[in-house]
Amino acid sequence: MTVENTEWEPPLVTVTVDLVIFTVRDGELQVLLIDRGIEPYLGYPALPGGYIDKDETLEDAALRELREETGLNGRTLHLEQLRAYSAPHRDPRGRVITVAYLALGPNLPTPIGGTDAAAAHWTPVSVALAYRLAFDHEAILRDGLERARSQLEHTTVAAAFCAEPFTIRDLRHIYEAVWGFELDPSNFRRKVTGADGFLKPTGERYLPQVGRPALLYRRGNAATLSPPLLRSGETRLPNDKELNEVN
Amino acid sequence: MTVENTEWEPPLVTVTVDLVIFTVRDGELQVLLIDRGIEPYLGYPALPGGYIDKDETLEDAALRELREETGLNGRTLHLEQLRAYSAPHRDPRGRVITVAYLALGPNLPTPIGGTDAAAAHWTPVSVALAYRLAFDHEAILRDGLERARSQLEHTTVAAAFCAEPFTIRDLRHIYEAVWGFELDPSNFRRKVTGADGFLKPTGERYLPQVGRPALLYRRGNAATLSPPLLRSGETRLPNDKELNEVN
DNA sequence: TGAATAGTGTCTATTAGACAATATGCT
DNA sequence: AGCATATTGTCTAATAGACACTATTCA
Repeated sequence: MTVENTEWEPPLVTVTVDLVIFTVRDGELQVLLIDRGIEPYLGYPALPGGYIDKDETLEDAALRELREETGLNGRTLHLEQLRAYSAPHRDPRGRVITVAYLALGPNLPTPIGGTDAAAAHWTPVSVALAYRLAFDHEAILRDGLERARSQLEHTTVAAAFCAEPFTIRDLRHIYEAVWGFELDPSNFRRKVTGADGFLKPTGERYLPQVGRPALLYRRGNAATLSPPLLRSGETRLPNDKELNEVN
Repeated sequence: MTVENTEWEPPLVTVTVDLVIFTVRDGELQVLLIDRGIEPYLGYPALPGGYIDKDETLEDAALRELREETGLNGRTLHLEQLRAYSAPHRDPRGRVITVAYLALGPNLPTPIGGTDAAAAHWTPVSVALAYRLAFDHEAILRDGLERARSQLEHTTVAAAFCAEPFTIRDLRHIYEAVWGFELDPSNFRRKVTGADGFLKPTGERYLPQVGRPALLYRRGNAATLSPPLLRSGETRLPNDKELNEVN
């Protein structure tokens, strides 16, 4: 700490949390956006978020905002910190640092509008990235997307997108939606059933309209995926990493 | 945003950056610690850090602290954001959120003491983790260590630990120090020379006191490592520490 | 020449990907 | 039966790890 002068006081800043909330609907990765009801960026689509309260952790703030914006409690969701964004003029009202969180959940209900959000709605990520988003939310969304894609390789979070119980086909559709390309069903099955603690078989089966019934699974206890499920071999999407604190 | 009342003002908080600065010295991963010169935690070892200024990004604050604590500019270092820590009472003086950064560099000089740091010194990570550190710095250090270990698998940051030019043996010693076990020299060579953009051969050679000269390399342009260099796979040779534990 | 370290080659068990074959429900 | 999908099996090329072998310097 660089305090020399006893009269010197460290600068005070406002801190917010912003949420990148993903779900898979209609075979597509979708993100929750709100239309801003106040200035600045009035009417622009934006990530949901809000100010941190006096005595809560950032994670508690994220859970609170999640509840306020979607009506869900975070226990059914995967929530992880993404990173902090701190460009001095990222908010025209003044110095606001935001910490972004990534939330992943299964088939979430149509969200309720937030208190100052004119509307909240699921939007395919491909569409959202074509919008002009408020603040630096496009960069946050891109970072969240890359994090989610990467997490699917090394952790079991893909199962967080699935309502239990689920079939291996359901799980594969998650990977395909997030990664943006198709996977071989039989090789996919071999890998996920071989990964220790990823899937817990229920005895039950899902009977589709047509075709052989599929075994149903629940989420296993493992958080990390070994061996990892790499997206390397297939269609490699252009990598937009290596953006340092860009602004 | 949950503003209901126009008179309501969002809470203001103090924001700091803390640095996990790693280097490899004497074949060991070491971290830069200071002895705190002021309360709270007077005399405790701690990670270097300080308050963010009014109009700088968190990254700029990290670079500034780095310069103040070590006398180095960040251009020779790898610097990346780790995460934010926000437990309400992590600092007894009041509400302070910190954003931790991970800095990796080659063979850094003995650091100069910071302005309010009584002393700054390189400490083997194994020793630092046995200390009682100030604030929540032990958790931050652990997170930084795990991040560094993971980054070595998927990125080319290991080369940031090496002063240029360097030999493949130098690079291997980095991996061994960070991961804590030894690697097979010939397989290691095959992987790193095969990874695209990791190493740029200079024509030059390093002539040791004894033994065949080694080719010298510089850092390549690639940031990510494909294929990754996984620490899980290899049947590792036990290092000295592990051998001692056995006997 | 021999010691020491750098760098190359090779053998084998494992694995990933492609895709064929079989199983199980439905109408 | 015939269709659709699930699940299992098989073939092959590529790879990782173990380790033998060769190369190059200095004393």
